Amino acid sequence: MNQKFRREDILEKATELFACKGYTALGINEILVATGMSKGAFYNAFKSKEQLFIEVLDFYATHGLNRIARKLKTDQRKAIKRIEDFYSEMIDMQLAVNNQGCLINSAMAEMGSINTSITQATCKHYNDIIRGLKPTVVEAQKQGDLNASIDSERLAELIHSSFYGILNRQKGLAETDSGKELIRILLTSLN
Amino acid sequence: MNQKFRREDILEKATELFACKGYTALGINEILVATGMSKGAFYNAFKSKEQLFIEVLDFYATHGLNRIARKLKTDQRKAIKRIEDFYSEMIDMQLAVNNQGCLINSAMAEMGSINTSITQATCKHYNDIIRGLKPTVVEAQKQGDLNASIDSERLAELIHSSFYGILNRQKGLAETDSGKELIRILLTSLN
DNA sequence: TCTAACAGACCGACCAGTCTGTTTAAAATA
DNA sequence: TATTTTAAACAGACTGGTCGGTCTGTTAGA
Repeated sequence: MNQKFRREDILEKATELFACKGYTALGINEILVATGMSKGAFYNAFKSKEQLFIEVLDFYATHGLNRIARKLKTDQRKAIKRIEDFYSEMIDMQLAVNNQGCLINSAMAEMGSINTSITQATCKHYNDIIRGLKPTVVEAQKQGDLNASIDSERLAELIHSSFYGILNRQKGLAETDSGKELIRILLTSLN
Repeated sequence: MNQKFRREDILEKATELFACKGYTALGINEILVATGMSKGAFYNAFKSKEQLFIEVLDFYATHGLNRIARKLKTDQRKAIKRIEDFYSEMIDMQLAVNNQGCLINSAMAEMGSINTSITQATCKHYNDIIRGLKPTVVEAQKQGDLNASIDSERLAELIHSSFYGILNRQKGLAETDSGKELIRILLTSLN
């Protein structure tokens, strides 16, 4: 029988919904309505809600990593400027729709002390993102714009987790400028 | 009729449970079992789950602010050292029980795009905490250990939201040392 | 003919919240 | 002071709805 639903489409819709409502608060039914699937179709394609979420995390992180690679790739701007622009854009993007924030950060916050499989998956993606960031951090260190005496990976970890903290803080505010300024202060201080 | 349950005790238990499981995943029933209350007693004391949670946030933030005042109050240590020690202790404390993390951060992450009343309450407490931090930041600026050219409140905001980000990151890890190191790097860079 | 893709009725468990009582201490009344 | 009234504090059965997941089919392509 021909497939009526593309897995990618389902994952995309589910990603949106999970990012907006979180894991627990989002019901399977809502996904079914949003995608037009039936229960039968859904559970034929996915083992469980948990397995879907883990796949969603993977989908989300893969796209995020692609975005990082694209936005941070070498061009005429200095490395530090590319990093700053990247995070500035991210703040706008992530809060644009419903103050959602980043799924990786939300998943860790919500599931970190409940579900070990989800926590492990989230952590793996977190590490991948940090590693994705690292080359540009190294470049900025070489250019003298980030402190070269700090281990590059630690620095990338610090920058990215601080960004998540700042992003989450912004959810309660109506604007995004203060978050961007905090990022700017952070990056200029880290030299 | 005499009260059988003290409101403070209920709030304390509920705080623990919410911190561990989050808002959505924690059922009223679990609170009833943990406290020994009946449904009748609970709904006589609290209007709803939402109202309880808002009260729990208040309870949690009040205790947190007291802790900040206590731990950061002037002593023989320099201000920057008090700040560092404070966050170092916080990382141990918050992750000691079940990798819970901080309720303010978790509440913002989980509810930030779902429930406006909860988001508003959380945001208010977030601001209070930043203001609680500010005097010590000012002191550290005067002592030349934090960059005096940055607005004190912004600096406090940056430090604290970065801390939340780092704390959340730690949930996926088995140890707490790397988090403490990130805090140390952050604080020494911010001079 | 076989089986993956689908449809949707159905399941028990649980959810937040209500409702009907009962207990009991304090306020009102005699 | 003795008695009655009132209402807050409680107990727990109950409600309607939702949850994740299963089951029994049907359809259609290999």
